[in-house]
Amino acid sequence: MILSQTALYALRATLCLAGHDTPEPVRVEDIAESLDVPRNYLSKILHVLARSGLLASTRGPGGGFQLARPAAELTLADIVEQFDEVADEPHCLLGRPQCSDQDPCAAHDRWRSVSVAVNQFFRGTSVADLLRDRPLAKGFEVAV
Amino acid sequence: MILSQTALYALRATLCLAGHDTPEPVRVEDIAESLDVPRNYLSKILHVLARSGLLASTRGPGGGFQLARPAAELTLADIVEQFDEVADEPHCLLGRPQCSDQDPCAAHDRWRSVSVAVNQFFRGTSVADLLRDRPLAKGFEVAV
DNA sequence: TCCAATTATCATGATCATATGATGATCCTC
DNA sequence: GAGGATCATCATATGATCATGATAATTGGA
Repeated sequence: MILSQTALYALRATLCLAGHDTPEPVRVEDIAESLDVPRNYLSKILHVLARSGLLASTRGPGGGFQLARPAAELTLADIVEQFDEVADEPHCLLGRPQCSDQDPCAAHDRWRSVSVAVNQFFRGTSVADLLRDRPLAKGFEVAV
Repeated sequence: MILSQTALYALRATLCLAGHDTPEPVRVEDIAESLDVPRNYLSKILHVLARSGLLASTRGPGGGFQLARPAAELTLADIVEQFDEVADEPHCLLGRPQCSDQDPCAAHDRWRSVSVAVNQFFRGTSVADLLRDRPLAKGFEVAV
């Protein structure tokens, strides 16, 4: 519910990168091991994030992945959006395409506030916000 | 996001049944046409709901599906739960199995309130609540 | 009793999410 | 410029979800 496995991996990996304070890139291998996520699968996920400019990748010895911008300017939505949909307008719970405030479905008002809360969480929370709350939660250390 | 196609069909069909005020059963055929949902697929979905006692089914001429109890005693969670997970305890956004208030992950506090809101929506909203808000929203009439 | 209506169930297929393993491309160091 | 390290990409596999079509089982009514 809420997030796909893939988006979850992306989020955890990004958080892992952000929590890694040294300026060098981190290898896929290390992140994968640290998060217990399939290595090649993670590689593809990180590649997507790099291609859209959220991460920077470097090849060759000493290479790996880094944040491409400060963690404070990276929202959870930025990450998740690459894999799952983070709707701007709440989607109709009942799937009515024409659903709107003017032409609402049975669930409209009640669902709207919930939906907005979810949206605001992803759009309004930055990676830095999470790190600030709890710098390095157990289970997210990078193996060095 | 949020609901699977199957759970959505189930919810819409149930709402459709609840909005149908005559006491006779409604045929799968009619619901399927009314909601524009594959007929045999819907049949299987309704069968699941009937098997778990949420709907009543009758075979043969004049048969079809009905609510098995008053719409006020049927929550959205009752329906959705048959197909998707409606977690009682908010799941850790980052997938940490040991996540708890005592041993929280980086996203814990922020995610918790969002997660609880979603949960309360499904558990706290009955089919009757939706009908009361807006008796028969366009697009959910049963074709008679 | 037989027929038609209707749900129940089975066999199968399409598509997508989630992986796995192998190979290619690039880059640093020597 | 050679070799190894590392990301990039491709081919393939697996299971779940979503769906279709055919057939069986049940039931009410002529």
